Amino acid sequence: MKIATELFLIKEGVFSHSAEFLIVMNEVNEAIKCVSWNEKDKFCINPVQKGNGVVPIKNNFIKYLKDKGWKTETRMTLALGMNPGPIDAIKETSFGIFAVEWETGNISSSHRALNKIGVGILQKEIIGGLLILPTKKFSKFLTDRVGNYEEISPYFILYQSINIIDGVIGVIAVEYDDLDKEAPLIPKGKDGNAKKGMLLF
Amino acid sequence: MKIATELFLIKEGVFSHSAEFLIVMNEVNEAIKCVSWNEKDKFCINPVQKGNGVVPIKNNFIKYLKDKGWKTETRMTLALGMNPGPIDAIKETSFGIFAVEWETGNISSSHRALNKIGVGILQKEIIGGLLILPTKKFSKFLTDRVGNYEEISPYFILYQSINIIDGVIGVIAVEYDDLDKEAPLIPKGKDGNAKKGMLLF
DNA sequence: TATGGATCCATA
DNA sequence: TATGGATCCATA
Repeated sequence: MKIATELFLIKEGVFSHSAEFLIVMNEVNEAIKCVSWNEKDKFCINPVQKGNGVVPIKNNFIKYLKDKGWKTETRMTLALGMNPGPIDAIKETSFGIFAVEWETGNISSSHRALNKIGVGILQKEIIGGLLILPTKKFSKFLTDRVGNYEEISPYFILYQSINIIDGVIGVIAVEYDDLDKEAPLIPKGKDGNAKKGMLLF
Repeated sequence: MKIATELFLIKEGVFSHSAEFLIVMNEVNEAIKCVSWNEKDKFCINPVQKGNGVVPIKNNFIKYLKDKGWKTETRMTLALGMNPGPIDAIKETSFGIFAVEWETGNISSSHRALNKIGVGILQKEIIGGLLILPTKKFSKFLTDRVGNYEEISPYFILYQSINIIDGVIGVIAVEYDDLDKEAPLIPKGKDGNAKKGMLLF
């Protein structure tokens, strides 16, 4: 898979200028590159509107980071009063924990994911975090209403207005490498209103 | 329906000290009081876990505010790059527009609702906003995973950390007045429970 | 019980 | 096409 955009909403303090930060970003970049579908090293999607599910997409990404020593699916609490919830991948740096969320849920979940990273930094539970989500162009071929970069971007100003002097919040938009009408559709689960769709048969 | 908690995350500037602000809050309080189910002036819910739908709940609330001169379901843009989306109710004050969202969607939607109010104030599109949502105790009897006050509250610090010197962000937790095992379940979706039964075949 | 997610809906 | 839902799922 390829990276369409990479933007830092906040990039302040010693960690953001460290070699460790560069390594973190490099590992994330490589992990994204190895996300594939229907071909060995490329993500080729069948361009059916709302036709592809999202569950298996991030598998290779997670596996790559795990091999690099990241902890995956760790349950942690990023704010007082919050019960622990799973985070896709975290890396322990000497400046603190860095968290990465590959978001394939509803667009509103992307708001929660960014909020969580913001709160985690404010509370000093993490030193930074990244949200990875599809471009709008990519998301059109996925489950309806999954998060996409263009739709969340008008809210970036909110995070840029938070008083954080030591931390990193980044957003990465990812996209398929190629279209392929012969590629199998990514299977869908039966969550949410999926059953209603099944009524058509 | 009754108010369980009322909290202001931000309450700064001239509007927050004005008589108009008091009127706005008073109208919202009265509007909440007239939300009922199964009795004329009380909200009596059948205490079945995840048993009640949410769609009709806010009807009386919206109607009350409409009668008081508020505009309802107005589509507005609260940030650059955002397409207009409907807002439950807005009141035009001499300090700017005040927006109210009665949130009955997924908890992650509550994050978006607060984010939207925050961005709207930062961009000077509105002077303030309120998020109204059920207490956890109430939400247990509603559709699974609807927003609830307790679950969003750990994120409040995020909004309190934004640099806003003129604006209001408030959150109100609402709750049923009484339990009533004879009360009809609030229908889900358009066809209520009938559709759910049909799915079994 | 609690959290994060995945899926399709209603409507302008 | 775009936005804000409404609903049920998977798993610790």
